[in-house]
Amino acid sequence: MAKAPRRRGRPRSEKAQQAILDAATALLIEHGLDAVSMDELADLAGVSKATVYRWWPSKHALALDVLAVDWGAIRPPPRDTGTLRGDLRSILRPWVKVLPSRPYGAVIAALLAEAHMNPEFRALWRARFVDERRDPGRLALARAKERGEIPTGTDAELVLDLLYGAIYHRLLHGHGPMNERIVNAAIDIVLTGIAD
Amino acid sequence: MAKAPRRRGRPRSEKAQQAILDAATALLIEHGLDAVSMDELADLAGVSKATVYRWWPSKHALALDVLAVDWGAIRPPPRDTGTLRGDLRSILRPWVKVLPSRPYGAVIAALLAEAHMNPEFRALWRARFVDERRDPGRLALARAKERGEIPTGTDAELVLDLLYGAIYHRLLHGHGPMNERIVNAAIDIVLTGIAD
Amino acid sequence: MAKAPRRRGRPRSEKAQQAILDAATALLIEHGLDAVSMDELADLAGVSKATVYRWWPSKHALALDVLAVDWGAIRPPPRDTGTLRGDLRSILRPWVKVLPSRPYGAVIAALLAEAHMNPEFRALWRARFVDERRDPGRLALARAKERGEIPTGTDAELVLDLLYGAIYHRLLHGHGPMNERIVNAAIDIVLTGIAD
Amino acid sequence: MAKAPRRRGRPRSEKAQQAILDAATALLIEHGLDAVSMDELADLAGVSKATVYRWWPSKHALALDVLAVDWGAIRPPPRDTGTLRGDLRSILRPWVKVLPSRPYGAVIAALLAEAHMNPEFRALWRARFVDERRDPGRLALARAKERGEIPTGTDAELVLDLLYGAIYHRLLHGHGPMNERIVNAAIDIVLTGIAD
DNA sequence: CGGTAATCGAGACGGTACGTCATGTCTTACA
DNA sequence: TGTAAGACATGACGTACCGTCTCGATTACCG
Repeated sequence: MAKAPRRRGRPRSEKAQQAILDAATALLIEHGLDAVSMDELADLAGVSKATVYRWWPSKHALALDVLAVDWGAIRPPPRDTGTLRGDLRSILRPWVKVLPSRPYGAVIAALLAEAHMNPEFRALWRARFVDERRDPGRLALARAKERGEIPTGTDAELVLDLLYGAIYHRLLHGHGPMNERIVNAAIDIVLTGIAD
Repeated sequence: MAKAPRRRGRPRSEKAQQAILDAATALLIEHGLDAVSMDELADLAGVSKATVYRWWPSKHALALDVLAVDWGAIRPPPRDTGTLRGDLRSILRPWVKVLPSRPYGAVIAALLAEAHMNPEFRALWRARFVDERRDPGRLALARAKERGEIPTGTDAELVLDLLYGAIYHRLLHGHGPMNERIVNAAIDIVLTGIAD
Repeated sequence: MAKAPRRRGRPRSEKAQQAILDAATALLIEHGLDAVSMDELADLAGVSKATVYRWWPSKHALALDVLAVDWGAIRPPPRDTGTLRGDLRSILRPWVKVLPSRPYGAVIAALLAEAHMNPEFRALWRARFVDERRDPGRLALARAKERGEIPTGTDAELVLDLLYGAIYHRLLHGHGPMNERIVNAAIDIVLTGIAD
Repeated sequence: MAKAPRRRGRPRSEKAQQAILDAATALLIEHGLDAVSMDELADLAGVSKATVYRWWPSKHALALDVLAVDWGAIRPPPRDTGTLRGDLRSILRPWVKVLPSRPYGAVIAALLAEAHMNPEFRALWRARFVDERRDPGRLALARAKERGEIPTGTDAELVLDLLYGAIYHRLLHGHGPMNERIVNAAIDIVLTGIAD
């Protein structure tokens, strides 16, 4: 792999970047996106605001990184279990084990709002968050079709929306808990519903 | 019914209330919640900011009213069609006919974020928005159980989360369209999935 | 004495007027003009704001009345004592006995500021406050000229400005006390200064 | 003299400070203190309101600076002329030459009102305005006593109140003009009055 | 090993919205 | 008609945040 063509001048401080991410994570978890100011964040990170903005173009982009990093860390990468039911469980169960302990509902809602308003951020959001979560599901469904486990004509996107949508719905509206039992029941209903 | 005991003092201006709601509706549709300032809103309504704040404690509460009024207006109240499939269609199809033409995704996302941060607003949100939409679905499922159309043990809340969640998911993430065909397909999958 | 030609409708409440003046006096003494709001004042007087504005066109006009009434009450009307020194003392000494106990400096300063900005109020201020205080002094000086006590060419207005100005100066700037001894000394200096 | 130890961070913009003072001077002269809004002022100065409040705690403090700077600029510093009459003239005549052309009466009245209400501002006012003007007069009187020109027992403060008070009186109440002739006459009366 | 250049901290800056408050007017029901 | 109650338009207030900027100080490389 080619070495990065080392630019001149003082190199960026990896330590600063990490401090910013740590501070952002802590503050976002505790207060949510809107209640966190960039001044406060820079203070907590022991960093100047200019340094934050040198690395991230906006508060939203930073929050998205926090989300992606944190989520990425919790995910035991989905396995090919041989059955669609097993694959879906291996995808969804890690989420519901972690999500309740991290109040990211508020952050996700705020980023969704921003994605609706800001086309540039929307592209980032789709790529870094939506597709990142959806692709394993798409893969599992494709494999199931290949195996003849589900009809070839099944609308994979709809199946994902039913399952992911239910989880996001409870996460965002908070009207009920989300746990393994519920995830399993949801998977059962949907798989039964799409069987021949 | 007893006549309202007419309070003393100048009565509140219904015209002003309506002007505020109208202006808020127009601005929310056009710009989204965060991009609407209260000054701008009051200006457009031909009303003073103090008057807005006299009747709504915050921009969020006002937006919630806008949403409730607008959504309430579009709804041909769900009918008892005799079958669960018919009932669910009569509930969900009006939504998907109207939602795409009103970019409320951004507004709902912003209100969700606020509901996560602000306990008072959360209570309001649950009562005025979440339950208001869910209750017809709960009723339809209860009737279906009485008729023996679905097993008594069916988890009604989960069924609603699967259906509503799918719709909200597409509305909020915007990764795919939501239309009658999709709603019908979703209903079919879920009803098949919960049949004996 | 002819009875006032009783107008139709509910007669004005003299009690209300007095309550307003009393409340205004109390609040002005305690807080000064700018720190008193008309809502607060009406509340304390047990009166509606509309009633206040029916009798006084503005807060400043009301404050001017308070000042005039209060000042008028304290004044034993200046007597013709036979000498200019005696006349001036009988005019000025009542002021310095009462002024220190009533912190009207702030009120007078605020009204002066308003008089500078508002021509209508300026006329009121000149008539009700400035001339009301100056006229007795003018009279005393005119009598002294008639008696040959001071030269006919004496600039009476300047003499008054020296004496009144000194008192107002200490009242407004608060850099030193004002008492009978000082008033007497001031009168002595000025009378010596204008003697032949 | 030690070099100022250059603080870290972006240095304050002297240009902005000057623009604020210039704008404040212009607006105060044109409209008076109460009729000038901080928004308007910041706009005219081409500066944000936050910057104004960063350096001046209130509109009053800013107006005091304007007054001090403007007054300081007009003053040919009082000279030691050898006689008390000459000294007092050299102090007072510059004022009356400039004051009529600058409608600071309203501003001074407003600041007086504030000084009566606000202890912190009162201290500022005394130091920056009252004593600043009085000290040259005190000095002149002290010199005159040393020279034996006036009795040692003369109450210097009262003398200053008679002279300064007369000028402020006309400036504030506006019932008569103030010019060199009047100032000279006032000085003559008082000096005659305090002679042995 | 000294010059060059990008980064860092600190924090001031322009801009913009916030939610509150006070003034003086207006609109009702009641006296 | 006068009054209490209180809603109303207007407009300033002082605060907070965003994202940009300008400093001196720091830290690498490159010549």
